[in-house]
Amino acid sequence: MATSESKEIFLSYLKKKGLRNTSQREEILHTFLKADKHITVDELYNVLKKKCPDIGYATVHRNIKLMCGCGLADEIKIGTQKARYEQKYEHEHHDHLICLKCGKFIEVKDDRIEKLQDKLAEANDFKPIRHKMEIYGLCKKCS
Amino acid sequence: MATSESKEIFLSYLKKKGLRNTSQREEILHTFLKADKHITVDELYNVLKKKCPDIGYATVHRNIKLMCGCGLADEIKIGTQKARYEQKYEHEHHDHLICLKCGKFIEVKDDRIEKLQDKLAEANDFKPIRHKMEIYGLCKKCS
DNA sequence: ATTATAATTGATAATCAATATCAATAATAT
DNA sequence: ATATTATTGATATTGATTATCAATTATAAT
Ligand SMILES: [Mn+2]
Ligand SMILES: [Mn+2]
Ligand SMILES: [Zn+2]
Ligand SMILES: [Zn+2]
Repeated sequence: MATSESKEIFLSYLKKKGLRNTSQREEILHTFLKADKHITVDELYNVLKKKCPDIGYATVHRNIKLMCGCGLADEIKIGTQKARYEQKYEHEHHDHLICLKCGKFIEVKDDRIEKLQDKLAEANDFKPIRHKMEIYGLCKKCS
Repeated sequence: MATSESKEIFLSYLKKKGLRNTSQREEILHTFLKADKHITVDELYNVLKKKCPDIGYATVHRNIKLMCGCGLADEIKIGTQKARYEQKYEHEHHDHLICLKCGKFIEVKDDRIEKLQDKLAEANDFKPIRHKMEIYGLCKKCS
């Protein structure tokens, strides 16, 4: 975990965009980096509240989006559920197996699938930029 | 297109569930079956309005869900966009390439990918039920 | 150091799709 | 026919997300 590198990336992104650093931003990034994977804004907000009781919900929301903007975070939207966020920096691309019963996320990656996806796009004169692959079912404990 | 078979499936599903058939239900199903692919409730509602000016938005919404329930329709949710629905009966499973510029949906299927998905799940002691694979990028016209 | 500027914050309001509510209506069973 | 119960259509509510805005704070200019 390259916490300090992530912070550098964030700061240089702010500078590049003419944005300012604030104590809230530092706290949000710091807390996000050591939080659980696939966290919601709510959950992150509640953790942050302990250290920074005055922090606002909207501020957390705004800044997690900013972290997505600079490639440190990635948003995961499943149906109509609230968005979840995971670290992206130095975390290789992966897809998810999602348990329909307990909600568990299992991270997976299959290079053969990734390669076939590219071929599939190419065969349709389509230029792929990103993709989402989610397999829903039952995890070992739930089946 | 097996319109009459779809209607039979719908009617028997209603009966099985102790639900009643209505003129609205017949119209909604009929209109859905000949409508464009990947249609939203809004769009379907606006088409229906022409023939049935008194039909309610909630009724269309409720009944498209019912059609999903009996396997005639399938819901597609992309990010925060409003849900889209497509025919499922006698329409083989497929995935989508989605153009980020014009919104075009290209339907694709790769049996090798499907097989690898099953293996991926199995390797993780996961029992797959359904999956979603969407590749976002630029279609030929937009790139 | 003071002042001017412009971005940020936190509280709250607005948005918007989806869903719930409910009185009136329509379909089915008795 | 009458009773029963599901359905409809209008509208209200929900819930996540985004927008608004006055107060505050960070940065630049003086
Ligand atoms: Mn993940
Ligand atoms: Mn399709
Ligand atoms: Zn599970
Ligand atoms: Zn396009």
